[in-house]
Amino acid sequence: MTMTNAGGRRRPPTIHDVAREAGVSRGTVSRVLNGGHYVSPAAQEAVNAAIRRTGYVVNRHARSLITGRSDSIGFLLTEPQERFFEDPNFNVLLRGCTQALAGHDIPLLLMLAGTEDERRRITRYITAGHVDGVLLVSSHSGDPVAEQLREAGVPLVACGKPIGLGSKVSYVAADDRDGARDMVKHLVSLGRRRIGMVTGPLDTPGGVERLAGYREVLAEAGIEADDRLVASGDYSRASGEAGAEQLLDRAADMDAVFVASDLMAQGVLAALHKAGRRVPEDVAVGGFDDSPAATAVTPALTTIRQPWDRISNEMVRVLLAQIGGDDPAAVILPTELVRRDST
Amino acid sequence: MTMTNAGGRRRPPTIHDVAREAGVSRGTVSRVLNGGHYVSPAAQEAVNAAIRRTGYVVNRHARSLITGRSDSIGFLLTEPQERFFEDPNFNVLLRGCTQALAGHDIPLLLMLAGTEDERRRITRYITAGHVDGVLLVSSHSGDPVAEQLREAGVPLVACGKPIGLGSKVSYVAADDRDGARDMVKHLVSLGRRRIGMVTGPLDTPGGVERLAGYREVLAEAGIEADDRLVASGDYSRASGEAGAEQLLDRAADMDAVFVASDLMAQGVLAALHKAGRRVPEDVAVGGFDDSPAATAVTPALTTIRQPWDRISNEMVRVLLAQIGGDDPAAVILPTELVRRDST
DNA sequence: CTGAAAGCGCTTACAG
DNA sequence: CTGAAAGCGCTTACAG
Repeated sequence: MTMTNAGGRRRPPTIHDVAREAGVSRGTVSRVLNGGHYVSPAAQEAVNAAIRRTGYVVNRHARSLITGRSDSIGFLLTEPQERFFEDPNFNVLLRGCTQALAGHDIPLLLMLAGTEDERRRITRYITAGHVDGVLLVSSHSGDPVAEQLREAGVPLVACGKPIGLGSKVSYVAADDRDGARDMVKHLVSLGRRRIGMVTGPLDTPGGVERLAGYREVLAEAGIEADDRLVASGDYSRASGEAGAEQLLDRAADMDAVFVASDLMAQGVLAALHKAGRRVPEDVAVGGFDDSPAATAVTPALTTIRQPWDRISNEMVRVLLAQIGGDDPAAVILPTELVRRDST
Repeated sequence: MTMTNAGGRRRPPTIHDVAREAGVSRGTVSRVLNGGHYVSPAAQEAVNAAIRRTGYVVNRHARSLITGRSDSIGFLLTEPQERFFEDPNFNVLLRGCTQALAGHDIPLLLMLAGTEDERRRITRYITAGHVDGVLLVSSHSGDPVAEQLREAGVPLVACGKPIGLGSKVSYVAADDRDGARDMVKHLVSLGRRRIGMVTGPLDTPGGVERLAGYREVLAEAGIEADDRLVASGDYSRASGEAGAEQLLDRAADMDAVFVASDLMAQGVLAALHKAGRRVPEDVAVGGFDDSPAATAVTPALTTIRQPWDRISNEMVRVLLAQIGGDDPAAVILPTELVRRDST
């Protein structure tokens, strides 16, 4: 029963139409819509039937205007976007969050804030209440946006621990150090002793923790640390390639390398190939993420699986809880070694 | 001058606060907000100053409630999502659209509708007016969603020509046939004669047109058609690998292969490598897209560049025009051959 | 050019 | 359990 006005354009049915159709007041319809408390079964049923007949869908703008909630969530990506978009992990995360939210019938707004200007604009938009909460993905975790949003009282959960904000901001992260430990232990168990590493950016917890895990295991195995075996990257493929070239140059006898992301590992493989090194015979290569990139290369990458599905689900769960009034919380998820052909 | 109520929570300033601060009526503030027509320069200035002082940001819910517009756009992805998320092209498109829209200060809602159920739910949501228009990305272009949205009068622009809807639905697409022609001509010019092809899905215009271009050029070059040299894929990496294995099996003398997407070409390269064929010495490989996948492999892929930045910009432009009342329009953009190491 | 007023579609105390 | 009424923050004819 879609309404049609003079112009021929459809006018969607309102709560008023439903009330008339059901023979009750608009208040009663609204009560049914909002959980059915204090409504008689008879009224309940009449309203539901009327909703079905009219094809009524709530007008969220009207609802939001009065409740002060927007019933939508922002997915905010700050800093270098190219890097994230290049990274298959990003996709998995974005998809996971969208789906988890769809389960609650909550639309997700995608927000990109690559420049200072955009960041200002979007922070304003968010603090004006246009979303109820924010899922934050940012590379440099010293990011001021997190702090600004927190100050403004916007519910927020970050992917990965935001540096400097302690536990004031919720976050969900994989156990980076433990994952790194597993990989390096695996490399050691293969008999490798000259194990290099290409790290992630060292101003991020992921970068720092994975390096720490690497160092710990070497020390435990009684293998002497050698700084020439450590190069630092920024998670991009190109930086992986550059890092491997550096390592090869400084330590030609390297027999294994732990790379802090699968994407960088792609670059490492390319560099190794150019240098005529066989993988895994001459150099074993271990990645991190278990992203689609891991199986897109030859040989397929042994790697540390980050539980992205769980990460996105937990991010959504924690955010919704916080919107509901809970205090911030941190969630650390375990990783898993996935053995393939590169080790 | 953010308001604070008894509870200590911030109450954002409203148009009322701005009016009081500027010493004008709320109507005048609204007029300034909406283009400044019929407002004296003095009032204009007073209002702008008041907005600055109060940090006022319009409440979009209130505005949408009365205008009937949502001032937001949906980016709708139907059908197999994994495929899109796996495909780097998707990223470029999504990012391009988000940015083009941000330029107009219009938020983008990401909508995934992989199942029949979700499609129903989202169609409802959209037709209820929660977005002003839809950017549609769908693989099987016989997709009923496009037809449903069109019938409901929702402004819509598809990425790629939707089959069966003629020019009733706006779309933006690269010139698939011409791009394919350029690649095959290139292969022929290299002296290759046993040129295979791995096609895209043949129920999509891209799949059909690229195959048509391939056949045309072979005919023009006087090379006899050989069905054993054609395998069909679905744009996924895996289908590229399977396709190449098939071709190798049926036509061992194949000396070149045109692959309808870079991602499938990754698979082709892997299959060729396994079979011990050198690229490009034994088999030249040409891709399509010029996605990040093209340079992520060794050897780097010769390919046909799809102008994704322009495609996303045009999609947004056409959609906004249509929301403004324009009729649907189709935009076809030229492609370009990018020569790298695989040919 | 400007103000006063109506109204967009909802939710939520407030009485009953 | 239910209806009548107020009000969320804005825009837009309508008079002036």
